[in-house]
Amino acid sequence: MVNTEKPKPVSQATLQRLPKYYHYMSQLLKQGREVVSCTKLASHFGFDPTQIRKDIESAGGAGRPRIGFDIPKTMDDIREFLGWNNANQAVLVGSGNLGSALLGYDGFAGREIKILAAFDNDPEKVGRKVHGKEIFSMEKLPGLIRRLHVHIGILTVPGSAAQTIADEMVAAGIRGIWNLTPVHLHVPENIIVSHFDISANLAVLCSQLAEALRHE
Amino acid sequence: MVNTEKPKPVSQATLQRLPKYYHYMSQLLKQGREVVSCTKLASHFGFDPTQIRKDIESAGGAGRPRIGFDIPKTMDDIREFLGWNNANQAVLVGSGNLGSALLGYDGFAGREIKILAAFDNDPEKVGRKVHGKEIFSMEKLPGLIRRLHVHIGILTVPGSAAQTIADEMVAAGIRGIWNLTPVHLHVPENIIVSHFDISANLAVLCSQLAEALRHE
DNA sequence: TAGATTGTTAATCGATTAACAATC
DNA sequence: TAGATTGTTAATCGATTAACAATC
Repeated sequence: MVNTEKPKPVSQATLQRLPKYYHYMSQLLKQGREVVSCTKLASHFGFDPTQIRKDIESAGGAGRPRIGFDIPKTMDDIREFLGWNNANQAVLVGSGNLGSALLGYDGFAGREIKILAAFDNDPEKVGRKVHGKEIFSMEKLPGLIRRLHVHIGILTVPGSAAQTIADEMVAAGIRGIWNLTPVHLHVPENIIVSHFDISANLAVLCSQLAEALRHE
Repeated sequence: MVNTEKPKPVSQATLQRLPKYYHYMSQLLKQGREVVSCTKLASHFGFDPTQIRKDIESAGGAGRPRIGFDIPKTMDDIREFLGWNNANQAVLVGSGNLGSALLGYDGFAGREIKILAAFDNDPEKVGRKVHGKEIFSMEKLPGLIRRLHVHIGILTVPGSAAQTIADEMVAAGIRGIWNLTPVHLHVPENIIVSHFDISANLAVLCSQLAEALRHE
């Protein structure tokens, strides 16, 4: 019988918390712990225990009353739920400072993406290797995306080029864009964009800080 | 008479949207536009017009019925509200890939922070310059923070060192930490932490993408 | 068994959206 | 003036938190 359960939608907030649990559990595992309770997770993160239970439940995890959550089991559930098992292949466009940093980044908590190749329109950079990955010219982008069925495009070009390159990615078959530019992208409905917005993040820090400093 | 108005709290969501409006307005300004309506902003971002009006209002901005919002005026209001006028001075610890990229990053929408110096505990790196900024040894961190009254610390060290370095920053007088590691930091109550969490951001992209691919 | 912890339903809270009056 | 757009109050929606029963 086919599974006809409606996949209850999971909020973005939950999706963003799950990798945190995963990372902390991997630390606990290294310390030799096999099991963890929501109480402990909650006090570590300053979250509500019920929230954590619901988050893990929506990722398909389950605990045992009186015992807690089995760490390796729950990590597997999160990996599976977040799609980290079928490592998402990605291409990166724009091998400037930020792009190069990502090519060498090893902090991905669960190896959630694999960057296959990088592209740049600067002839100076084309052909060079950055952190072991070759930089190709932009003309090769559509072919490679199609040939290897790459689904994710990482956008680390200057803001002025962002929309144009995003359009090229979409035309070549990219289905999800990780946008690290300050530009808001316009894409067709069926394309997913996640905006990793440096200014947005700093705005929270700076204004909360200003608020705190004002009160002393 | 002293201003006794309670500063109504502004949600994180609003704080994160304001820089987006700012950036888009700066683009419109370059195109020669002086005024913009919420309707236009809303259709650009796919947000609700009322939400944008409320956001701008909480930043101290105001529009004129029938006309819209004056772009330079509103940009000033946002700059002022987010504390971008008194450029926040910052130090960066950890001059690996990500740290080096930030030292050379010029995409800060409103020059919201100014990185004064970078630190690293690798003797190989100390003394070298990255994007025009000298790398100092960790021993110099507390002195420099105190002498220059730096309030913001940027954390780009490996996860295993994150908590230790954060503690050192706090001890030296840092009041806000921009955390780019995958680790959840424990800090005293009066310290602000903003976690720029790569895995959290990717989790949203990957799982929405997986969901979309499943339905075809 | 007793009690810690999960699982689940209900209540609260806050953010978003809708409705409409004010105004240039 | 008429009508587009702001400003503001009320309604809705969804996420978080609280309460409590189930269970190992």
